[in-house]
Amino acid sequence: MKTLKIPEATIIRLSVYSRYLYMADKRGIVTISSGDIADGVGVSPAQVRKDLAYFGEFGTRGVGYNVKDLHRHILKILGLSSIWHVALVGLGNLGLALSSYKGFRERGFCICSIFDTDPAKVGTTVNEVVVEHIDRLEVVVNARGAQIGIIAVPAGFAQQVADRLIKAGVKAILNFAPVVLNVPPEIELRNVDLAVHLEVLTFNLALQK
Amino acid sequence: MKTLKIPEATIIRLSVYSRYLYMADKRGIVTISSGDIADGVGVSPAQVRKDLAYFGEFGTRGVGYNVKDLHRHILKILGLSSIWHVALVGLGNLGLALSSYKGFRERGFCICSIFDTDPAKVGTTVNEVVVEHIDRLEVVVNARGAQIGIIAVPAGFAQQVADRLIKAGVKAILNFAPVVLNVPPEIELRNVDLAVHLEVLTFNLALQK
DNA sequence: TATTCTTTGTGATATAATTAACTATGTAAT
DNA sequence: ATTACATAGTTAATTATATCACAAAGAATA
Repeated sequence: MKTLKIPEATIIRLSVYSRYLYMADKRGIVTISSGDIADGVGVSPAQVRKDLAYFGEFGTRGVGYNVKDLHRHILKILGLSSIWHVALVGLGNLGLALSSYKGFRERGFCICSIFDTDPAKVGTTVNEVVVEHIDRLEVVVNARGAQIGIIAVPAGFAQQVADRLIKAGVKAILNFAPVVLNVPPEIELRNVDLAVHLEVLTFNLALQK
Repeated sequence: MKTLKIPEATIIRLSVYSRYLYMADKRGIVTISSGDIADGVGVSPAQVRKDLAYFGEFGTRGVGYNVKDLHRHILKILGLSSIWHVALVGLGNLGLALSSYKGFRERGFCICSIFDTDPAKVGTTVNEVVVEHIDRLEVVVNARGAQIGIIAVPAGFAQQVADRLIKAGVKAILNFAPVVLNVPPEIELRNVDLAVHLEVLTFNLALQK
């Protein structure tokens, strides 16, 4: 696969395109143009073509793209042609929401390990997954070969959870705790800070006044 | 306030800086340099200074920034010097998680209206807020003057909820449904797609192989 | 007071990303 | 066959963003 630097914005858009293609396919659409996709997801047609051009030629000039084909290609690009095992740490309200989020399963993510410290939660079953005590994190994650960890614990515990996930062999972390984590460069890390999103909105609202 | 185009990345970073400053303040730190902030949040010192330069001069050369001062200034910039009223639509697992998310309250966001269609939920109290039926959305949102709406309903209902929120006078929307919403240009819209974040991770993991 | 040190603020530069324009290639109609 | 048309792929131009390097300004010291 080509490895010249791909903008992250491109990856995010590919993910959006793929969802749009999935819907188009379900509606029975066979062929689609860059303009159709662009309209559907709110970007320019040139942007769609440019994004795809990083990875190859998937269309036919004068015609467009085959929906199923392109969809399959994008899933492949995004690394979604196989199932990813995800370990979720922290079963608070957010953890619970994430564990039952259908969007993950639909896209090939299996949250197959869940950890918490609360004795009332450990041993219970959430979406067919038995909640483990966090003490067993290394053992379980390692044994199951989870590649991705989701951190949904309070900010104060996030770093130590990250350390333990990495020790257990996780290669990527999605962090929901509002704190900057320190991880080795080879570990993929993304932070989702829900308050930040609201603050971008309020900044723009404040500007308008 | 200056209105020359501010990069969104700058706003996001300001939000992160502000949290770091808040912590620094709590630890009793009085003065802080751009380098300190940079180390703390993982960007370059020049970036920190450039971000701040969009909005004025907040530091003292040779010294640094007063933590409390800078923090206050950033909150002001982000529009966080007053409380924002937020209406949450959809009380599934995600909605429930959002409604009880402490990070929002800490930053001055008050989720003071919650809507759902489920009769079992309507009338119950969640974090001291009585859940209303979605039929009353326009009336309640309008009466309470909520400025921000959070959409946490299934993708298929997101557009109609957005339309109704806008009709009720909401000026900004945070959308968690994995779908592209159509809103007038004057409405601020941000989409949070949880699966997209995981897919950026898997893309990078897939590259490494 | 002069000197040195530190760190901000900023103009210049470099890099990255997006948009626009163009070319190549296929389809369909005459 | 030829022509007109549509649309992908690509190169060039533009715009946006980040980095660098240094002058300006204050603090500390001699």
